[in-house]
Amino acid sequence: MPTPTHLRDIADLASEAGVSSRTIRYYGELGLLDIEARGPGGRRLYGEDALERLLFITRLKHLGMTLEEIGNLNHAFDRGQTSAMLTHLDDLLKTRLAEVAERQAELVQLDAELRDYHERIREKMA
Amino acid sequence: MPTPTHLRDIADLASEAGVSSRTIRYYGELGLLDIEARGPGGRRLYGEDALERLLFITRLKHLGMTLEEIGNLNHAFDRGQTSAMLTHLDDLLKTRLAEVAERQAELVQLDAELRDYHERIREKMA
DNA sequence: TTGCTCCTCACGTCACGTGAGGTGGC
DNA sequence: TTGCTCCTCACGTCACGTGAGGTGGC
Repeated sequence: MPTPTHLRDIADLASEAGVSSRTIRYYGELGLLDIEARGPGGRRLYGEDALERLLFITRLKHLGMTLEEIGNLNHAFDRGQTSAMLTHLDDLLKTRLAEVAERQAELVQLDAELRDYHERIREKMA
Repeated sequence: MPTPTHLRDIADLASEAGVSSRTIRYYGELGLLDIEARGPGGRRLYGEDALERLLFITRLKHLGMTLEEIGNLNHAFDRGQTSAMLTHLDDLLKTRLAEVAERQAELVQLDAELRDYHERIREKMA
């Protein structure tokens, strides 16, 4: 007998992933996130793995990838080219790690500058 | 006598700030960056402080501010509300510092996960 | 004259946001 | 019947990118 897979609707998925339902539909349009079935009234129903997929997408977006690049990565994965995909991801990750470190250094410096301004202005006001 | 201010054209400004000339024109449209004068053929000429202004804008953008917010900040500054402006900026900075720290932690973890995947796959391949 | 750089429209792009008008189950 | 949530167009938005066609100085 067919397993009664737990299907969730778009609102559940959206709130669990922290994105809007519009975003989920958009990812569907781009072929990044497939539905399991349609419910009454044509409602989208998503399977168990949809949440994981969606979180993976948002994570990669966070890393600065475009949705097109994410689509390519998914295709590579689906075609079993996991090694190439992982190498690509790892490269990306190294670049971004360096960027984030640099960004943080900039922020720390800007923060120091601002505190300096603050103090100078407070002195003038006193 | 009027000081012969050093005027630079849009290309100079763009390359020094690391943005496109289109971006500079766009900031002009939004009232974020004013020109000193127009040269022959209607060419934009920028004053000494334009570069500093532009770098300030890109910095705030880097911090996640929209161009509209940056415009508001500039208005507050021009109206002499430096204290309110600095407070606002300082708040923003604290938020962003926390975000960047969190982001970096995520990246470090994702990096570890990926290295793990890599190793597991290499084992299967061997 | 030929390049080159600038100019002004003005449409394109990316990742959605946001109504407009309609359907289906409590 | 009234809300509520979903649906499909389809236009709007933000921060520019990118031609299209024209001007001005070496």
